[in-house]
Amino acid sequence: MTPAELADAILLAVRDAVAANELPAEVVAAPLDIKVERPRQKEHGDYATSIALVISKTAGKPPRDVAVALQARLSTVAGIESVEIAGPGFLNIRLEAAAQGQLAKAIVTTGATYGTVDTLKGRVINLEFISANPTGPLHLGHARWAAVGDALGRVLSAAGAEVTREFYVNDVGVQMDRFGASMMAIARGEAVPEDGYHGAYIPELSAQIVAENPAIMELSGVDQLQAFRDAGYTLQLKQQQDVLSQFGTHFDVWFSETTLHNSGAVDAAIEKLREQGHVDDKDGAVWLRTTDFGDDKDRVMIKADGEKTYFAADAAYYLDKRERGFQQCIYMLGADHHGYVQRLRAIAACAGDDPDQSIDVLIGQLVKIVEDGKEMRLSKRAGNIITLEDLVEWVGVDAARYSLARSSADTPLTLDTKILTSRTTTNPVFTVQYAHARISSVLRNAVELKILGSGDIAAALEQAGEFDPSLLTHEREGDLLGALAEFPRVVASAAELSEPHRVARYLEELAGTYHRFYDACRVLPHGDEDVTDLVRARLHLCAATRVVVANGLALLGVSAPERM
RNA sequence: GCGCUCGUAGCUCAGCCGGAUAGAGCAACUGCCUUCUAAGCAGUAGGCCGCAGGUUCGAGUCCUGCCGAGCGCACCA
Repeated sequence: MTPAELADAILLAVRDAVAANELPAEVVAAPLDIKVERPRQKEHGDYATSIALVISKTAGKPPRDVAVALQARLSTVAGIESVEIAGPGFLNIRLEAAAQGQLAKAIVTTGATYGTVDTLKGRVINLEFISANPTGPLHLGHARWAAVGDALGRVLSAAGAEVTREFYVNDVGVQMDRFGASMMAIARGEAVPEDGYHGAYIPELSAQIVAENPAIMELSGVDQLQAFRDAGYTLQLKQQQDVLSQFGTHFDVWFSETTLHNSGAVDAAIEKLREQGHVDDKDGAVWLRTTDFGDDKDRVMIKADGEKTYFAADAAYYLDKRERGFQQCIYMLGADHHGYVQRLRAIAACAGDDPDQSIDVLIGQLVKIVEDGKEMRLSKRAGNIITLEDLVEWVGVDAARYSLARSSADTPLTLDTKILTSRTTTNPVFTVQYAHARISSVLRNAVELKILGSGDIAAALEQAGEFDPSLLTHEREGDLLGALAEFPRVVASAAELSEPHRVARYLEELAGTYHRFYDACRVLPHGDEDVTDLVRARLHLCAATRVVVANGLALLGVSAPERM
């Protein structure tokens, strides 16, 4: 019996009590959200619900009276061993071992799709993240989004959503010109302009451009600048794509801002918004009246000099996403861009959408990196940035992705290079991966002992003999089964709240629960002992745990090693 | 000055959109390897959940104010 099934049973009990006039009809007038929790305290049972407390007001009865009515009905449900009333009116529920143990086999059979849910089924989502300027390497802040955004994409998909991952390439504007001018200056042996880019990658790009196209030095003035800018853009974008690919972060769409301008989409967007009645002409400029929708000032779309602003492109970009059929647009922005939130919402509102439905902005707080107690600031224009590549080089893809994705994006995160470079137990990813490797080892040994056949684990277990779920009665086995049952709920809440770090935290807990089980419950027979039903039951439990650990790590884009 | 985000163990962070005695990892200390991976397990210690009010059966969680940290407040990109 899973938590979801238990919640259904509780709902039935409530309805039944209403039908028997023990509770008033108002209780079920509105849809009831039955919360089933796993209590911290063992004495509080396998599961607990506070439903009696929640509905006592509408029921017009003290919580404990409500609880009594539900207790009597739940006690008779198949698979439920006991129901106790505790405290102010909690219902503490204990399941029969077999009802819980059955899950082990179900998970093994389900395999890679265990943990997928349909809570977001049919929702069409655009997930935009990183969206860096193609004027330099990706830095630590981008790395956070690469890890978190990619994990979120996987989690949303697992929840049934139709997700398009998108990278908005900011390839318009003076930053691009400064980028080009910087490379050009190097090539000509001149000093890089004050407002240019001073990173070590600039001379490298410059040299590569000249090597591939020596004729570029024959150009002059604006032509040369444009040639450097365009060539550098191509190389740098490619570099970002390669790095992200190596990082395991995949994008469905690389959307160039330039295309918005060239296709006339920006002009069309301004006209469209004008039709909606939110555009003003003032002081020779064209404004979007975002203050109609909570922004603190109106925003310029076309400057008095005729130039279109970045904001105008943003508006066009949103309208483009909308036309492509996305119901929800998720933006992941750095903390230094949080001022955009109201603006983005105002664009949606001006276009006639409900921002609460169509816009979801996630703010990523700063990633700091500490080295010898000294904080290193990240600045894109300064030369001493820490890049995504640096991070990967130090700790590897798995540790980098995991340590960035295991924390909520909206809390500032400090990574310690000492810890990250030590490659020891201090990194939680090892605990989780170790659990996977450990289980794999047990299953390998089972194959060697001829308890299991080689090949597909589900088939091997099937052939090994009967599975008796009622044998998994040890406290640690119950803990493990309970943890395994949580996985779909974790995925659902991670997707709903756009918080993939929940998956990581869950995995750490699951790994700990497995290690405790492993310590207390010997799986394989010693020496020439018989292969008992208990051995088979525990092998199911091990295999099920491995499935969940592997599925969870996959959601984070982290590998699940068979050996460590 | 206005706004956004954040303040939880020595450190890094969780806390399941109001539930029971606030958790994990690391660091410290004590035990456990002739048996499935000791990258593990068991235990000890560590807390005014920034401060003060409010809302209610019940607050780390919601509201208000204050303090502190970070970041924003362009006809920049």
